[in-house]
Amino acid sequence: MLSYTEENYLKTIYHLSENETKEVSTNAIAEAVNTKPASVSDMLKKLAQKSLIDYVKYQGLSLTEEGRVKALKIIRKHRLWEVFLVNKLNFNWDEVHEVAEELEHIKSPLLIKRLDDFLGYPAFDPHGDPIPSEDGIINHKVCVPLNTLDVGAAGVIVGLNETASTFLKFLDKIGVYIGVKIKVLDKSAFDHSFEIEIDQKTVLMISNEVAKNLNVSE
Amino acid sequence: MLSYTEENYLKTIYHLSENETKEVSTNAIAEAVNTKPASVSDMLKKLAQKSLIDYVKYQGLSLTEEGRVKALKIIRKHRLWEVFLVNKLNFNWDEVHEVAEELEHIKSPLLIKRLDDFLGYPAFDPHGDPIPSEDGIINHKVCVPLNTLDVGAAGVIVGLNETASTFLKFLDKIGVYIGVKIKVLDKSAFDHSFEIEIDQKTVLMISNEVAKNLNVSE
DNA sequence: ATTATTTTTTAGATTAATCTAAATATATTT
DNA sequence: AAATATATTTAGATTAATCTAAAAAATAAT
Repeated sequence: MLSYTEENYLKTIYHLSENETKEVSTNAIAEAVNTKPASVSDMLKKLAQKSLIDYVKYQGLSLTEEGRVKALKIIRKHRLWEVFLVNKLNFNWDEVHEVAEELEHIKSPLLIKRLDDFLGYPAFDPHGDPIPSEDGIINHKVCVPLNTLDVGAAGVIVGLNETASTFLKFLDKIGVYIGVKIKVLDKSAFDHSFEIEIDQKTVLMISNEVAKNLNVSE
Repeated sequence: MLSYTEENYLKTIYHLSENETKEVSTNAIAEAVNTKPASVSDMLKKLAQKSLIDYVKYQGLSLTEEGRVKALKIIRKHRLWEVFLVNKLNFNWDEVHEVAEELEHIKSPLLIKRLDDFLGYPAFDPHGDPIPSEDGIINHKVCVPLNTLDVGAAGVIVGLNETASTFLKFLDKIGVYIGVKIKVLDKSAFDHSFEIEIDQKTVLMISNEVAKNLNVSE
């Protein structure tokens, strides 16, 4: 049985090893769980002792298979709750994260089973992130960041590399959502911004920073 | 902001002052929150200091208005979640308590507002207990324990004085649920057991112990 | 009204998670 | 390769919630 805190560390380590190309560092974990590196060192010892991570001090760490499965169970819960909040309780996609951070720690396998049934076995959360299966299988969508597309290329927005509330609200404003069709009309050589067409209607400019955070498929 | 533990103490104190006629005792709280009296003494000091209870050592305690409102907010959340679990996720009424004990601590007013909307503003939980309003108003149903009825009296089951899983499963088995019509056909002078008619169909015997735990209205 | 019993509280430890400050490794410069 | 900078870990405290054992107060019994 894992504590609330241990669960948060595991989840964080999973996300850091997913997203970053570099090693998972003590400092990065500290920043992510909003604590000090010294506290992280202590926790790493504990997680290693519970064989949830492989850890040699000063040499970095990685999740064991057991740790990975535990992490994915938490992420599964988090994402299922996000779907519930958006699809059933009419939350906006920028309002769900903090609440799901709490709900993900509720310890009832039956609850999650029933919630999954109730939601109709969703494969993706409201931000387009894949929902791991009960036994820890996760299907990453094949996609590329919008800023790697050439002029003339078209596709569908399938995911985001950033879920800050400000970013999500901005996307609401410009009419970008998961599943919308987009097409690259032009690229500026000056600031690398993009002119895109959204939903076969709107045409507008987005910065490279925005383009980088939109994942496109097809 | 209250801790998980403080919330549990408050809720427990509320329930003990509701149900019991006697004063709320340190020992009773200890038993209910599954800890030792020494720990309760410590916590009482803390709650008093936060002006959630009135407390004079060795002389007993009671909730302040602020404490009562806080307690009722937790109970509101608990009962709304129970309705959700039974009405939406198909839990049986004997399966919801433990999960709701965790869910009641999720700290999001928006979540509870939306959940309440989604459930259609229920007034009672699956066991017939009233759901306090947002501002801490609670409507106790006027009702009497079945064992106080006379032969020939009839009514509707509106609540329970016991929610142990074994009791709830027993009620399932004999076809008793909240809202069912019952009528007292006979009382045994020997063991004070009751012969009752359920739902204008079934006739069966129930012990006084069972009768005592069924609340009837009308 | 004393004595005995029960209840409640204090004193002093313990555990999980955290912190600051200091020490130790590792990585980067020059 | 030595010097500097950065990252990580240890040492020693702190806080919330708990515990056991002992002390104090209240209640019950003789």
